[in-house]
Amino acid sequence: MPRELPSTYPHIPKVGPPARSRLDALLVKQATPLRRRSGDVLFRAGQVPKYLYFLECGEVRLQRITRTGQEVFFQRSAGGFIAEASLRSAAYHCDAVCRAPCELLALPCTALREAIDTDAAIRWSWIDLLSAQSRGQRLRIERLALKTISQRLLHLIYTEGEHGSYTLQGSRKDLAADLGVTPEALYRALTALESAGTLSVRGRQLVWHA
Amino acid sequence: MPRELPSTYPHIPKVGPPARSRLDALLVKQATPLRRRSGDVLFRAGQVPKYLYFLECGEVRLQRITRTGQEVFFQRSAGGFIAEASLRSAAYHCDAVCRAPCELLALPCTALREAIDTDAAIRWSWIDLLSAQSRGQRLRIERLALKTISQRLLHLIYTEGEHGSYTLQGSRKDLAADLGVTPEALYRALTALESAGTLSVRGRQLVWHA
DNA sequence: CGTACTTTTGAATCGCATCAAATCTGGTGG
DNA sequence: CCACCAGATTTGATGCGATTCAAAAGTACG
Repeated sequence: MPRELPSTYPHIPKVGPPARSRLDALLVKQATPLRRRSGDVLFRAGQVPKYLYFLECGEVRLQRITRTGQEVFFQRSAGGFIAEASLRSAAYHCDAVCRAPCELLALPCTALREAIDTDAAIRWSWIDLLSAQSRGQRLRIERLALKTISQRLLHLIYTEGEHGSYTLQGSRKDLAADLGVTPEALYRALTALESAGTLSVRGRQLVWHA
Repeated sequence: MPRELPSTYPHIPKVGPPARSRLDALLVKQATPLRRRSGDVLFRAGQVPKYLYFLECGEVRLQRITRTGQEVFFQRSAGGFIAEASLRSAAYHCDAVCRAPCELLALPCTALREAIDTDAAIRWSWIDLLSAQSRGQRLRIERLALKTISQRLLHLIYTEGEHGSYTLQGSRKDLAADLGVTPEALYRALTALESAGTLSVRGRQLVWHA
């Protein structure tokens, strides 16, 4: 049982995804639709970014290869822009691989760069997007710094869930990778929390009994 | 001993801090210099951001308070902008506390917002800044997902260091918090790596013998 | 109806947290 | 200059939680 509950600021409103109507319009006008199968590679580390990808449905994983050749899970995307930080980079910093059949939009980097310079709404959409991503990453860092799986789980439900309820996006194995633990440990932590009455698992819903 | 060395992409050039000459000029013109003593609070979570702070020297910590009232280390800044992601937020998401005598510049959010709309160079400086921060946070996430302290240390040296050599910014206790481990465990890992010949510690330099 | 993958459980082991105490360090005031 | 203090560093002992390896049971999908 965690002795220290996840950190929280109840008085801070949750930040939703930034409005992006103009950005959406740009996507419709300038981007080309793509379909990719599971296993296809969107881009590899080291390549020069030519397109920004927007994931409409499916799943894409950002990953890197360790020195010993092992794939290391990096981040999972189930929708939205991928590798936003690469708009002006000289090279991608990770591989992007589809893990499910995907529908994507490929927007030329040049198109977005121009739009950012000429369209104030798109400009601020982009800045808000980057800011939101940064805040999300910070929460993830905070979560990974917690010592026990239980703490990380409750932190996840509290920061990413709605009304104390978090809906799993992928498999539990994926969740384990997200939390930086092994699947076995996660399963055990879930049953332990459930039998302690702290949590209940209903299909893909994790509900926290505060 | 770590069996799996930190992930690396030798062919990807390291990304330096973005050029920000116009942004610097804006700071000089529109920002007011501040001095703060150790322990002073720059802002608290929940407050509406009015100023962006640029840390010239000293040390500022971003932290949150857990439910049980404990302070939890969040991020440490030894220079540069603080809470970049709050430019258009409705509220700060953490506290900022000085941990050393600080010299800062306070730039009104409105000034930067206007500059981003009218000055293309500043606009792109800001986007590059956010992107660089996002990349840095991603590396930190990758690091915290490693299982052992040794792996995290070598990952740190590899990704943040120069030529296999990393210079400590603060105390080792701070480094331990950065790596998400206890100081005791870090000390032991350092001596273990050193006696194994993997690492050598010279003052505030950590040198990795590959 | 396989086949591949996820989920689940078990047992052994390892690494880190924890608590405690001693030593070292830089900076302070006498 | 020295005594002193707060904080950082270091070492020790113990226990817990997660990893690891193994294997069985469940599940989705062609």
